[in-house]
Amino acid sequence: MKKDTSTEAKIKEAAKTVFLAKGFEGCTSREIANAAGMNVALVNYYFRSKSQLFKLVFQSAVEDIVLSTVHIFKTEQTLIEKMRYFIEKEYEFLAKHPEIPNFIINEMNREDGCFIEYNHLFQQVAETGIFNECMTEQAAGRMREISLVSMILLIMSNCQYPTISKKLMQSIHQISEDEYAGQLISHRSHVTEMIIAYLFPKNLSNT
Amino acid sequence: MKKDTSTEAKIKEAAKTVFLAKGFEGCTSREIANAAGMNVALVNYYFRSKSQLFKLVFQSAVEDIVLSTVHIFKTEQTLIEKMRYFIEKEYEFLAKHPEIPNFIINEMNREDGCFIEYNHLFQQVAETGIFNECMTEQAAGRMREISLVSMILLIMSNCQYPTISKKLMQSIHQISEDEYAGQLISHRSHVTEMIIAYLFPKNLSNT
DNA sequence: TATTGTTTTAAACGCTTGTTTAAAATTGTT
DNA sequence: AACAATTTTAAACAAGCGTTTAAAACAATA
Repeated sequence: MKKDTSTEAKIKEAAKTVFLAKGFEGCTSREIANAAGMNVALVNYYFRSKSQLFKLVFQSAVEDIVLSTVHIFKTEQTLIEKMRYFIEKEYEFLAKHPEIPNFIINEMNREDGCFIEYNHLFQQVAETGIFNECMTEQAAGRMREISLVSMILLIMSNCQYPTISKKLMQSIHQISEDEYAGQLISHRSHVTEMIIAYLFPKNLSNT
Repeated sequence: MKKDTSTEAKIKEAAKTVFLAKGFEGCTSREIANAAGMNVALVNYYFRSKSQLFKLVFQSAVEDIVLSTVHIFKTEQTLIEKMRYFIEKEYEFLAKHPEIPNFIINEMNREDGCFIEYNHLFQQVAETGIFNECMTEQAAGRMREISLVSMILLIMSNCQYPTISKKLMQSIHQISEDEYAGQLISHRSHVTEMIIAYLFPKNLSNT
């Protein structure tokens, strides 16, 4: 696995950094070129336009966060173990890439925003059988009756919102970045136990 | 209560609509002026600059959402009832003003973003005694031991994220705006029961 | 009505934006 | 070494940005 140091790759990498940090409207082509140490014209030489480059970055950001979850659900574990593991890994992922959720949500809300094809990505998650497994457990009375939308919302809300609202929370509680990171560690346990306890009410093995 | 139809008020109102929908960087002074049916120059005539006008709008958006919660906590109810009531009212508020949370979070994350004074607002919430009440209940063993940060995060995550991620969720699940609104209704019950059950584990009166 | 002060307008300001151009530099090939 | 193709550059383009200006329209007062 050699690192691609070509001009094209450098620009794309710089674009990812800048777009994730500032959004499509929040940055300029020249800013991206500078971040890559390149001339402005090269951005369009390799990617035709700012929008074109953005689409590539957006798509790969979505894939990053979706595909990071796929292999988790493929493990041989009980459903509860998978859920615990997923939340843990999601928090780890978001610690490394905190800008991604906000970035995706923002650009989707934008007028003329980025509407890409999610079907195949969502399909890949579905193909792990995680959703079917939930249906089975629900039918067997071992899991609470809940829609797929609600279940996904419960998990994503409690994983992503704490990262998305970092600046706001720091401001409200007057705490530093490190202090908030510390809070997130204990918050993760609360989230995990709360969700597991709610989704599997009769299960007694909750720690 | 007479409605202010002055030019100044019209511009401010239009600015609120446009800023909330598109953000500071996502719109232009001319766009705001047009939305108000006014000349561009009037924006700066009354508000000195686009940034100045934005600060007013941002401040009032924050106040809208914070102050909408204050009176809820002033009611004479048990802590659990207050929490249920708060979540209910928060969902109602967000149904009316779905852009506000995303708007605030976004602008706070922006470079040179809007850093306003939250102390007095957070203070107003604190003065309802809700936080002290939680401390008391925790000390008495009637409520789970949890930090203030985590408690607020739990509630805000589960109230705000479903609204913030509307477009994303619609895209993932391929559902219409109305269908998603319907999902939110049942989701609110899940959220309420889950949070109450988690925060007050020994309480038996959960429906 | 004449003279204020205020409000609104069209036009322009300098600057930055995304994008294009045409020449220069570099690389690859024979 | 000579030519061709590719890559990079500096400069320019028109369009749009926030903001300012100076004159016009309006309102109020005397």
